[in-house]
Amino acid sequence: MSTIRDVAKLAGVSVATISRYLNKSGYVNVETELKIKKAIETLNYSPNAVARGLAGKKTNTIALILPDISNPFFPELARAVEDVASMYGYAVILCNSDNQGMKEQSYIEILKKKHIDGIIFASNTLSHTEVAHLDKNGIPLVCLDRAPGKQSCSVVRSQNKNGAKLAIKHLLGMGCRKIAHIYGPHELITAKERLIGYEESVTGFDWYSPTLTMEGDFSIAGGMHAAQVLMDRHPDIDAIFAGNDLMAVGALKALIRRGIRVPEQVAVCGFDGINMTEITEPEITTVAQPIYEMGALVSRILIKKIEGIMEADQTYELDVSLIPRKSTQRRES
Amino acid sequence: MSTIRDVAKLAGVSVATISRYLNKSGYVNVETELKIKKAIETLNYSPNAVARGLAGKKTNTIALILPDISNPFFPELARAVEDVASMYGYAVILCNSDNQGMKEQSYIEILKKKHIDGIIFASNTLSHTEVAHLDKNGIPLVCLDRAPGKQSCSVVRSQNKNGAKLAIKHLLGMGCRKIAHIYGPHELITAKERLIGYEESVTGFDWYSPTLTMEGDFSIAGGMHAAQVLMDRHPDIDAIFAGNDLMAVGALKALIRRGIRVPEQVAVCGFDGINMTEITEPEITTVAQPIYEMGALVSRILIKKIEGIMEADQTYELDVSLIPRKSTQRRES
DNA sequence: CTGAAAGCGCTTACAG
DNA sequence: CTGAAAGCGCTTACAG
Repeated sequence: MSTIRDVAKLAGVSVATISRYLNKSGYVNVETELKIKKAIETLNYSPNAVARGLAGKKTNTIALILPDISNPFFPELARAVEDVASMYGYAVILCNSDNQGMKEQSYIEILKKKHIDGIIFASNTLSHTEVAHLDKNGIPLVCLDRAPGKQSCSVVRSQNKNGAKLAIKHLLGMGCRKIAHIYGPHELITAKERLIGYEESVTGFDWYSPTLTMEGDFSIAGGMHAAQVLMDRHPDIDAIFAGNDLMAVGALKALIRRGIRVPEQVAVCGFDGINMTEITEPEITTVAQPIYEMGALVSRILIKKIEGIMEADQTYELDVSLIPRKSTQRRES
Repeated sequence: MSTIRDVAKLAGVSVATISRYLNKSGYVNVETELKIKKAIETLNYSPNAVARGLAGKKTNTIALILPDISNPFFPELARAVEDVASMYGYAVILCNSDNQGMKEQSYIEILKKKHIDGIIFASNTLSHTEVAHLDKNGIPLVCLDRAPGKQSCSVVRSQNKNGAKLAIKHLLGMGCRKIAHIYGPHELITAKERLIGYEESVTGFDWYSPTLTMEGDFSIAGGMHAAQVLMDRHPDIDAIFAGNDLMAVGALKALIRRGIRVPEQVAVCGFDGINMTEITEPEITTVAQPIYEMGALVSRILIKKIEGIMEADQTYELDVSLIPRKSTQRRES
């Protein structure tokens, strides 16, 4: 492996000039440039990014901390993050936190040692002290789905409450008159907002009762169980709005197993827009978040922040959209 | 941020001693050790991994190059890779190649510059010249699903041919008497091996005809289309063995849409063991590869290679196992 | 058991 | 437009 020194020698200039040429910082004479180019080529020189990182305090690496890449919501997000990162010349380190504070802490420690340029945080348990800590260390941070709070970091999220309202409106439009809701864990702000959207849409109807809601844990099994309980409780439910797609899949499964026809007897609607909703039969209507766009945006924001092209921290709330599919299609309309 | 120099000063020893203490290389007096510990604590010192990387030629970072993290096969694999990597103190950089040679090349160039310690390659188009190139550069490499060839790298794969035979045996056991096969792209060795396993199992039966096979492209849409063609061609098919789970899902979808009952009229069996096979209704029988184990193993092998605890390169062929589910359950048995 | 010194391969003021 | 030199924060022989 040749070094910048070798190139300098061969080209007959100083290493400083090579460095300037490489980084396009400062002027380089056209002729020298040619000599440098040739030298680089003949030596097959490629700059050492580690040395560069040490000297220049920039590693061109960012980290993506998420709960679990196996959760179907995250692969698409990760893909988007990596796509734009790589477009801008950044590598991305993947970290699975399992939403455990300990793991997050430990990743953050390691990432700090590695002097990565920034962090994208899609986990749920980032504490304010951690944010402050990163901030103190000058590590740019962008969060996904965090409360807007007054944390010193930009946040990308989507319209959870409105999304839930969209879902209910759609179900009502399909003729549903007793709509249950399976909500996610209370710790998750997204789950809570969706629940609120549901409640605000349905209180007022005489059929509404709080017993039409039931907690799931954002998993398929949780959705199945909740659907069973709900159907036992209110056999005349004609729609289930699940707080995320995994639970919607679970609910659908539970209904089919009971021999309940979807959507004729009970309509099912999810939230998130993961691909899984297209593989069931019937396919599941869902309130889709623009997952890829969210990942691309968060990545872009982080890089801007890193490169200092950043305005103040901001919260970006993206639109969601209802994707009508078979699982709620009860009339021609 | 304090440096090793600060620690040395405060502890009243040389930086070399601090370094020895940090790396547990060479002896350090117990009393000095105590002083060092205290100094580190009061300064809240944390070694700079970049400097360490430059001086020590080890970055404690590996890369995982795969086609697309959005493909449901890979998240679980990536999770496993990251789990064991982090257990051993390595960070993992995620790279999506889309199976494009260009992208792979470009990732490899970047990774070389970054002086990562090793690469896990789960993409399909790694050329021999590339392998040789990495080898020349002394970058350890472990591959997934590559032909055993005489490449200078270890390979982790699973029993594709036998897996296919398992599937056919299972279907025959379930009373199926006209089993079709949807195979994956010919470039993929895994797809070819599964096809061969099918062919070896069925030639000999009087019902067999080459027209019972059809290409899909390892996607859901490919599976749907192939299933439609096959059913048109041979309306009396009573089982479809798909070369991967995505195509099995597609086949199931196509059958359900035609009003064909699964498994009563046509049984469906997939290959891979991705979670998706459990979310359909009926759930899909599949020949499961031990995906998590494969990821964990490949990661462990790479790390051993990096740390020089490695025997010669080797090919590890893992067992697959048939997971019988509703989609093939045609008799009590 | 410990220290002085060179070196890893770059970048970045500072002069010129 | 270019070079000499210091510095980034470590590790690693080499002496002692």
